[in-house]
Amino acid sequence: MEIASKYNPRAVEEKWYSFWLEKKLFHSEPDRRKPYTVVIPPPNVTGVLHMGHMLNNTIQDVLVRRARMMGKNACWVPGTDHASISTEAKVVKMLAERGINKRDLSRDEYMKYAWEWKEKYGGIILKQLRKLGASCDWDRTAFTMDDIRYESVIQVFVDLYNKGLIYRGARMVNWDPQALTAVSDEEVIYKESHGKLFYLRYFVEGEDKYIVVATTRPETIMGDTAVCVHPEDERYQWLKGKNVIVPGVGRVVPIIMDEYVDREFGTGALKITPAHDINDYNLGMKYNLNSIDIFNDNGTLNDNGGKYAGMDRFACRKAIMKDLEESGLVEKIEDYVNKVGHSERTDAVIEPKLSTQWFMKMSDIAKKALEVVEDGTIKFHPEKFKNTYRHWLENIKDWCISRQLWWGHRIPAWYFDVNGKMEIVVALNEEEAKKIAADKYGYTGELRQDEDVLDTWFSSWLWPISLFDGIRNPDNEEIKYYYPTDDLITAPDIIFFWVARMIMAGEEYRGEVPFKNVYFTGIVRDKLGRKMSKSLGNSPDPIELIEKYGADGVRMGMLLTAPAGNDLPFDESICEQGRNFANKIWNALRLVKGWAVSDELQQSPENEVSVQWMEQRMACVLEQIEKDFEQYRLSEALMNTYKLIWDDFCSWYLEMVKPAYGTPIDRETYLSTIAIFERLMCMLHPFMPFITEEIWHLLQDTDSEAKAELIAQSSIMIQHMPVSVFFDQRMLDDCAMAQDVVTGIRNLRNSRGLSPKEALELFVVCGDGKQMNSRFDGIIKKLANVSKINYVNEKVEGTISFMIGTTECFVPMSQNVDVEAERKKLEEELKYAEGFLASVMKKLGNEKFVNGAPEKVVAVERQKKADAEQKIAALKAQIANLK
RNA sequence: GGGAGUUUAGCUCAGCUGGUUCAGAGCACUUGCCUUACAAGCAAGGGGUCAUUGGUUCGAAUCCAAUAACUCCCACCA
Repeated sequence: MEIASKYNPRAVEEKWYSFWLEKKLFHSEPDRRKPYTVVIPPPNVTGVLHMGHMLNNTIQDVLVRRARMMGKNACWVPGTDHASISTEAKVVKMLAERGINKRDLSRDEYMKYAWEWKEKYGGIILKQLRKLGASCDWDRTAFTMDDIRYESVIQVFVDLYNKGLIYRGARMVNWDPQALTAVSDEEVIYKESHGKLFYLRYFVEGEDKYIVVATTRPETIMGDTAVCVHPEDERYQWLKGKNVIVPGVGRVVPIIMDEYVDREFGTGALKITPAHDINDYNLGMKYNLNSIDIFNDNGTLNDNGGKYAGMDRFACRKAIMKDLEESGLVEKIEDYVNKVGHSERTDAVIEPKLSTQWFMKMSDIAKKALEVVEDGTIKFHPEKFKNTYRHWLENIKDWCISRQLWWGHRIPAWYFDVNGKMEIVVALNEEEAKKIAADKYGYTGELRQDEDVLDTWFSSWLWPISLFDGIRNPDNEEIKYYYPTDDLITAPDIIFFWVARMIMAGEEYRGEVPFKNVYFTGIVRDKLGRKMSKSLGNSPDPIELIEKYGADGVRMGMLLTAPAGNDLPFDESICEQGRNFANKIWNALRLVKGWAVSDELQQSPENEVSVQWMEQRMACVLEQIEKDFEQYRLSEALMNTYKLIWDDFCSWYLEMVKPAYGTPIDRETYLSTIAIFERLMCMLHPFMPFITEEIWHLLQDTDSEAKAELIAQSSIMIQHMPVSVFFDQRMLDDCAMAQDVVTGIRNLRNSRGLSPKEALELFVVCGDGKQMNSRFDGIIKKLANVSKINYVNEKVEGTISFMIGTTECFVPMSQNVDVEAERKKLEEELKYAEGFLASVMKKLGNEKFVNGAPEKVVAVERQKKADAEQKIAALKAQIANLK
């Protein structure tokens, strides 16, 4: 069979992904095996794959594929999030393209369009994940607004309301004037912005004196209802009990005194606008001040804005300042840098706004959620995120869960008036609401359902439960089997939004944590360390990367640079390493498959020992890899696998057993090699699923048709992951010694320009009990092209030498030796050895060390001394010999 | 303002409870090779006062303190 010299990922990847799907190898049903469950962090239904997803899902796939091969019933559930605000934006855009204005639509009509959009464009990202090789159980694909999830959300809302954990109230909320909805505290991003600090004059009522107040938001003076100073501020004692006139507005407002004011800031006087600032709101409550709302929902001024009514808030700021300056009411204007809240979803400047919203009480539920992380029931990787988590939960505020949108789970609350008073009924549906209204209030008329929907996170916090229908049917077989899930892989920026709340929901609805481990990935940055973003254009298109380097190559590139919790500076060139590795493996296959196999040939002792060594080596590295996985050190695990395959298997093992050109290999060695290769592919499969599947198939013995058919129907995915076994460290050490000899000879050839084709003779001085294990002689001969190895007691004349530890090796040279260069080299080595000895002697000469240090450490030092002395003697002799 | 973290080779990072895994890995780099699996390769090699300064100790990359630089999170003084 002719195999191309370059690995071509594209065809291979398509072929195997459809094969896996066709064979339903990703599908999971409860059975007797132990489950291993992962739920995908549901990407926005509007989303397209970006590098963050690539990283996150690659990690999940590695863990899932490994668990599957370890004999667990692995179930990775995919799905998407309805993402209310961003979907709303997409739908509005689609409508605009068709010349439709959202405002002209009824809620039902709008929802029809929204679903249409979702069916047509939503979830592209899930298709893209297939290109990456994600082994999700697609039969379980869910959506946060599909029937099961929708009903679960409503049920939870009703339940929490009945438990008194959800309430409705007027609060200061973060208002997004672009999306026209409230957003939670967590959805506000504070960004540094360069603005101005305006110093305005507030004249005292009936006097010609004024007080200067500094503000960054002069447009809100329309809503001023007081000016506040510190009660102990000497400068303002004279103002006690007086009123001042709001500049430009003419309203008379009181001076109040409160310790809240920072005397150092600005002039130490603060204007109070209770409707538009959270702190002012609190002061307003305390001093019973009027609250004048001057803004419309979209951020323009309302009728309270007087002549500025209808103007946008930022235009208004300019206009007011112009007017005030003309009236001589401006003291000065300074440049000022402060942090301004922006909406995470729309980037609009957030407006604090008083409005009636639904909230969820957090304090009790937060305590439980903190406990399970503190006591290690849930482990965070890396652990440092425990701190962040703790801090948030200890300072948690109630969660604003209502959003003024249509796309989402509509709040199941109905309103009606009884005797002129508005009553609220919360129920699973309108029918039940009517029943309650009738039973409880004797009301039988029409009900009005709340117009708002729930925060998107109010559905995703149930995800690990609702995916298995554990809210509606808490005792069903699936939830009992798959819950709690095992590992959650997510980015640290949603630790509050999502991770913390899922833990709360788990406690509340299952009395059990939703997952055992949380692996926080880093943030993918560009090589300059900047966050990847559309506006910078510094984010590579993952699909293009896959086409260029193969999915396996990209996966490897991502993983190599991604220790848990560290940001990864992503550079496309790292994918090259992955691609090159795939090619390397491919060529190893070409070599092995190119061998003629002989049944007559007996296995040589060299081949026998090579096979033994490789097996020991694998066992040793496997142990390391298992540790890496236990600690979620995936990049280490991959690196160890990489080195095992490239260095140990390709560079050493294959060279050891490779038959001379044109000659066959004995069957025993061949079969062992295939078996080793196969196991290596199993070890690598979680990282590079496609090429390993391809090679696994090509490696199989398919001499009979029946067997070939069997193999064709099978997959590496369902093979057993090799596990570590006891290994012989002595053998590994012995071989390492032989490898050092080979390297020594190669080095010698290299530095003296000797052709590798010219065979050399090797003398090894043994004695003093130190021996080289001659089991590896054959290998040395083969790999270093040595014709004969002589074990001698004496130094050999007319040779050049090198040392492996304390063992001296000599190679006779047919050509003239550059004595001067040789001497220089040896003398340098001698100098180093003497320096080394001196430092050891110093230690040993220190009585405190000899008495204080553990015996073992002192013994080691003594050994060092003996070795160094031996080496120095040998070097001196060699120098003397050079004449 | 509060908190957390980072600083080790040109780059990205390992380095656990102080001592032969102590100065490591991969990539990059240098030199020589188109050697019949692979130039997306082979062989060999050169790179580091472990951020700085003190302290503890027989002994510090490792423990402690201070300093500096960077990163992130939280709070949001108008």
